[in-house]
Amino acid sequence: MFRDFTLNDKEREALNAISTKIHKPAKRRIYTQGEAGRYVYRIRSGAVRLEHHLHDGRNHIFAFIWPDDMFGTIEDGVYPASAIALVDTYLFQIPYAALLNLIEVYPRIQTLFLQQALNYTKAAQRHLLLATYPLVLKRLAGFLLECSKQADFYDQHSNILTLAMDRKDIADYLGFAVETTSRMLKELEDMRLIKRLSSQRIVLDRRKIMEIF
Amino acid sequence: MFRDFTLNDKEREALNAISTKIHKPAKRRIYTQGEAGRYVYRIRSGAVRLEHHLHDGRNHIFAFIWPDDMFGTIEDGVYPASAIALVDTYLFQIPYAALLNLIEVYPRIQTLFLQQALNYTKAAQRHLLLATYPLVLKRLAGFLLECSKQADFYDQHSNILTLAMDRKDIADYLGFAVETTSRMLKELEDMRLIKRLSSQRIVLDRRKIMEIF
DNA sequence: CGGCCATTTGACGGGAATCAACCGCGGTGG
DNA sequence: CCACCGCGGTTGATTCCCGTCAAATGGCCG
Repeated sequence: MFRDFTLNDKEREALNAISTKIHKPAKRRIYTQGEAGRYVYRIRSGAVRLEHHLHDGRNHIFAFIWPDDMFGTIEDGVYPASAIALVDTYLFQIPYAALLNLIEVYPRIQTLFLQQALNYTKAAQRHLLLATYPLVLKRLAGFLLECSKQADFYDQHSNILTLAMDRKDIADYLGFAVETTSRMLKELEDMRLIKRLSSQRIVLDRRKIMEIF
Repeated sequence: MFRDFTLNDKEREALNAISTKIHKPAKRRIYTQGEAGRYVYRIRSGAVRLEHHLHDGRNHIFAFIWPDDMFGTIEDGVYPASAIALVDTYLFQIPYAALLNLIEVYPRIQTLFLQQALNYTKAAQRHLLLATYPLVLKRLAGFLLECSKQADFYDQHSNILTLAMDRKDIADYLGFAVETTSRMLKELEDMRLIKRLSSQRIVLDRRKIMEIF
């Protein structure tokens, strides 16, 4: 439900009026877990990772955020996770206070957030599915397929996927060790399902990958 | 945000007017994955599991649903998961069609769903955290702590936890084999962190469990 | 060229899956 | 009343996947 919802011109304009366009270079922190949360963000271009630092030293990546997606949920007034730009990223920064006022005037804007929340929930379920797949090879295969859905990072014609994240990020997202990322990429390459052009640029054979997934 | 939201009397009444009280005995299916989704549910008492059947034969449990929680999200008109009562369960059944009409009249009811979506996402994140914990023992320890938050199933005084789900359900939720559930329960008992009264009734030493978690 | 960092590769050990068998309990029917 | 069965839970033996530790390689920038 609420799948086909879009804002009208007036609503969009009002939302733009309270938004600021900001820019973050690659690897730059946007906010930190535990910090007071004053803004919600929407990606114009680039990519972001949401990570949560655990007491046992592990770093848990909850989600990768892509263009048009929003992030910046707060819990008890603070951000429960850190947000870090993966690549050169352009954002809309929207102050919560102004947003809540705006929703009073244009209640339909809230639907936008409901939509985002539902999308995010779906993404969380797919993530859970991936991260608990018994074989690590299949986790990675599924991950590559997920990434190839992002038009900005996958070229349909050449089948070249540009990874916005490094090996450690992938490992933290899928729940295994950095070394395993390398090993499994090698195995996929040995199986002729992918071809590594460089560490970040990979040619995919989506059909073959789907077969083993 | 939206944490402190509650319906007023009029809204609650209107919602009740379109709801039907229904009952499902233990192990009874409420709906099946792939089925056309016409209702959303809210648990009055009991417990429900949401599971997704995978093509490789595994059964993936996305969530356990407790009293006051809602479930029944649809994707493309159908339920993406099956819902099954774990124990004798009483529910509110709310038709989607009537609900969408009601939101037109009382837009604030939508906030209830936004709230639910955000809660669900939080739960999904905790689930992910649990299910990817490197040591199986800690996964189970964390799971028992989660369960002990449900007042209907955990007695604060006697510290007795009543498990609504069986060993297989726990295994499917935490991402390991049935046998592992048994083995780890035994290990927790050997460590004097729990005591099994029967297969479903367990005395917890929450303090000690938190220490190892 | 040299240093740093990300990535890759190798060797080894451990933890959990798998494949079995066994146990305990409730239900059923002779 | 008890033997039999079925099902959920437990335990044991073996295998293997992946984490860990260690070292080598490669790319990038000063």
